[in-house]
Amino acid sequence: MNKFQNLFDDLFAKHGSQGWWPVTPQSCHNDDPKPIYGLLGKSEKQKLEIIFGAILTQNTSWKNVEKAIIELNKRDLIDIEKILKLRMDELGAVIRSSGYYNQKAKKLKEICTFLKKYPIAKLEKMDLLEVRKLLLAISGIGPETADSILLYALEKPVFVVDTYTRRLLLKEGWIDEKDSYDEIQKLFMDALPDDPQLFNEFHALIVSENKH
DNA sequence: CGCCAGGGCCTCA
DNA sequence: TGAGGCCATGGC
Repeated sequence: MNKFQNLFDDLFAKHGSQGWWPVTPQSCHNDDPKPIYGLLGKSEKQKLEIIFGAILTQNTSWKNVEKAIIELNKRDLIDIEKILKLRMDELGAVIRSSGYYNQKAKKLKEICTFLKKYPIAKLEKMDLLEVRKLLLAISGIGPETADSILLYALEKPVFVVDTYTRRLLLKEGWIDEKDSYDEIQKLFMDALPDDPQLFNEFHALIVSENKH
């Protein structure tokens, strides 16, 4: 039992199962009537909503992102073609609450263009590192956003490192300020089995821990 | 009122 | 490659 396993067990005992990524009830209407949380049985639309959410939550509180996602759902815009057809200023207005809306409107269009070429179903069958490289080549998608998409939408076994992860490991004294994203990610992935469900819960628990 | 959220890009050494 | 500026809303 290593210290990362112990950390997970402690957080799990404290906060319980988190069932991430949070998906809005609206996105469940189209393909599946029941609300679904956690790893299994997500619809295409829910996966797309997760991808949009991963971009919208960049340096932004989830509360503000949730409003934007609800607005997108109201207008039936969890849809690749509709996003691409929408004018930039219109899309910006819809996602306004998530902040940086001009940049994020552009990013949503970028990812939709990408998903036309590489549909989600196709990405799911591809190699993890291959997809990661493709995502990182998209302007507006950095390591955390790419890994969030890989883990929560595509269900690939990667560990997501965010500011909360850094803060917690810094507090534990396991990392240094200067340690890179990839170095921190490697610590987790070397210490833990390649289990998407475990990485999913672990990251969600770290966020929960930091909010309390 | 100021601070800062589940980042990432660009610029300039 | 690394530090600093920039993007922007809403909750507290």
